[in-house]
Amino acid sequence: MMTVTIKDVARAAKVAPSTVSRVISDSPRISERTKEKVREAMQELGYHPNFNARSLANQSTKTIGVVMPNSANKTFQNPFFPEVIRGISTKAHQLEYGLYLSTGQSEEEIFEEVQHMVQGKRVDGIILLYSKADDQVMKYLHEQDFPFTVIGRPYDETLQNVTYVNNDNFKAAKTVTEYLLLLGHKRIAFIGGNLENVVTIDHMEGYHRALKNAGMEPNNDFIVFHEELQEGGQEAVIDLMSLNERPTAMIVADDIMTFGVMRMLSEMEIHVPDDISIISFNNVMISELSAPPMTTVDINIYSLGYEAANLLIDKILHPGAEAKKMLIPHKLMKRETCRRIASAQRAASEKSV
Amino acid sequence: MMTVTIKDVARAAKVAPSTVSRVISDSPRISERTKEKVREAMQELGYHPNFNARSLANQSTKTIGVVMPNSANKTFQNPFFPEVIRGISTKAHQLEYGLYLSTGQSEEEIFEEVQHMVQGKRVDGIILLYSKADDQVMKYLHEQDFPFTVIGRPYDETLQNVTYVNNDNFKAAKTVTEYLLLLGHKRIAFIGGNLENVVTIDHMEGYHRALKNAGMEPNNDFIVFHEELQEGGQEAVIDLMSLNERPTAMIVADDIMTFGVMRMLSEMEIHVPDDISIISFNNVMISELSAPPMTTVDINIYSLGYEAANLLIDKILHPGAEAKKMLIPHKLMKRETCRRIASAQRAASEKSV
DNA sequence: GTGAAAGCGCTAACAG
DNA sequence: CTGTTAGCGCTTTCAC
Repeated sequence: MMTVTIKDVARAAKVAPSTVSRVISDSPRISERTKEKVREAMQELGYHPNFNARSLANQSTKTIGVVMPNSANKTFQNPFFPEVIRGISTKAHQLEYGLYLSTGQSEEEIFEEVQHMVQGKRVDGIILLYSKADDQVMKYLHEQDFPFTVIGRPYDETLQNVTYVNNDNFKAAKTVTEYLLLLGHKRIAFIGGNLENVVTIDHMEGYHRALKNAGMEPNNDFIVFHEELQEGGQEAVIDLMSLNERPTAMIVADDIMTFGVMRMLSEMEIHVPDDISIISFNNVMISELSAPPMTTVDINIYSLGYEAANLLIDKILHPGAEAKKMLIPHKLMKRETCRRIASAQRAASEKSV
Repeated sequence: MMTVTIKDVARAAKVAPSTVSRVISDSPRISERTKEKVREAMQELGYHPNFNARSLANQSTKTIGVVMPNSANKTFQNPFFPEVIRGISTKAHQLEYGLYLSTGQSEEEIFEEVQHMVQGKRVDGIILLYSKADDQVMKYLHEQDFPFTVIGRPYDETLQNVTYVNNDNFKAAKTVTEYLLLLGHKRIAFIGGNLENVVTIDHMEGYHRALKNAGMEPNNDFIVFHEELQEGGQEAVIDLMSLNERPTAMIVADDIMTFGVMRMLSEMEIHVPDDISIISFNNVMISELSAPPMTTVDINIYSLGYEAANLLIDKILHPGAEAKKMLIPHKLMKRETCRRIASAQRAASEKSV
């Protein structure tokens, strides 16, 4: 398979290489006649532009780097990621960008990969699929003034001019807490993800705010954080159900974690929603398949990815432009894990005080 | 951020560019002294090799293309994929390869992307994350004699010399069927995935074989295929449970589908495993979180990815070598969705004959 | 409208 | 051991 270059096409079409190049980029300064001629030659010889040569001459790779979180963590297997990637990839494909995927088993590995991507000019821009406090990757990208967008939001206040796509996680958590309060729940537990993640912080603040607005003091016993998705959910339930006064409702950071929570609850023969209400976040594909199907907040994962790609490419094309911040709307998906607190249940939980 | 090139380094270290190049590749023909000198200069100037220039000069990109299945399909969100990718990425990282991710919303788009990857010399080799009958992508790669490996196996007999990593899906399905037979089940349904997928075919044949070995004729009413994961599982249950003689056990192609199956069963108040036994394939992360936790076949997804990358890179490095075929061992994970058929259950199902 | 030539940043053959 | 030189395949001034 001798590779056919622009020169071969030029020779076949009896024009100069530069002309062929112009035809490829569909320059208006070339006559229709020669365009035809050249295109025919390309067809016949089976010509395809060499990407690396192009990137080198152009100083542009037409590919965007996608940085996943630490793959050692089980979070990595969250169906959240295929879905964001689907969103990213749709937009990228429309604008003819490719995807370079970066994963790493540790913070250090991820950081190294990112450095290689930017220093080696492997990508034109980067999307961070996670956002956590004090992230050296984000800091680095920012210092280098390299185009990037983050899904979530920067935590550090000094990173003002960072483009990001996020949900209003504060509001979502607040609403969800209010919803449980309206259903008569007073003992509402909060099971958060890793406290380093900005989303966890935002969730917690929304939860706090709702309680305070209702004139209640957050009870620290009811607030637990867990890094690991399934195990975390299960451990959280053990802790919470060992309390003298058990919660009658729980807010869980992630649908997958909710599976763990429900699994443990069913082992303890605590029934959802009769004995306890649960409300979760994300609405990944399988979340409607829990037994019973979980009530959760749809955060529109696909759009997060799609818009992140959109904003990134915009930024690549207009390096001067100001940072954009975008909020994707969320939506409460009422299913079957929440119900008005029963008087018996209230009595039971109060008895144990 | 003026980009610093090999020439700058050469000037600073007072050597020729080629010497710098040799230092980068740690050539043994360079004295330790000049290596030191050059490395210092690189450090000071903050030099990082330009990837595209390297690829162009080298005719090698050090990146491998990963082709996902059709993203329009919900299968795309199966946690299977993050997990294979984790395997691939681990090996790739060890050997300093990068990952270029290709997704497409249709067969056509995928095919186009693959063509771009190979013709544009964007990657050194490709891993196909799916395997189906009459796949034009596989055919193309084979014709082009481009290095690739597939996860699963080629269906077409003419594609003899294709390197792949697979499970013994025939055997796994056979074993699983035998297991159910030993538990006393006679009416064993089979819920397969898309019949185009080679894995589905292999599963079905294993199932057939086990039944035949036991002197039983497969009943076509008990065999259904569904493309979509969750909906598929649910529809399959409806079909199966509408039969005059209901199955007492089901073999389900994929854990996610099993979630759909169990969800529908619970809606119908059919209890697992008391009323019906279920056994599934894959053992993705969340599969232990179903209620009750599902019995499934662990296919070692991570290893599939890891070995696929391994074999691919081997193939890239030794283009002449023969195709390798590798089987990853599987393992039955007994959990709580299978039980010996109860006499009452047998009576009930026989009554309905 | 089209061609000639220089150059993107790196590697590799050939000298010495 | 190290330098010189000629590309890798494409783009892009600058001429004409």
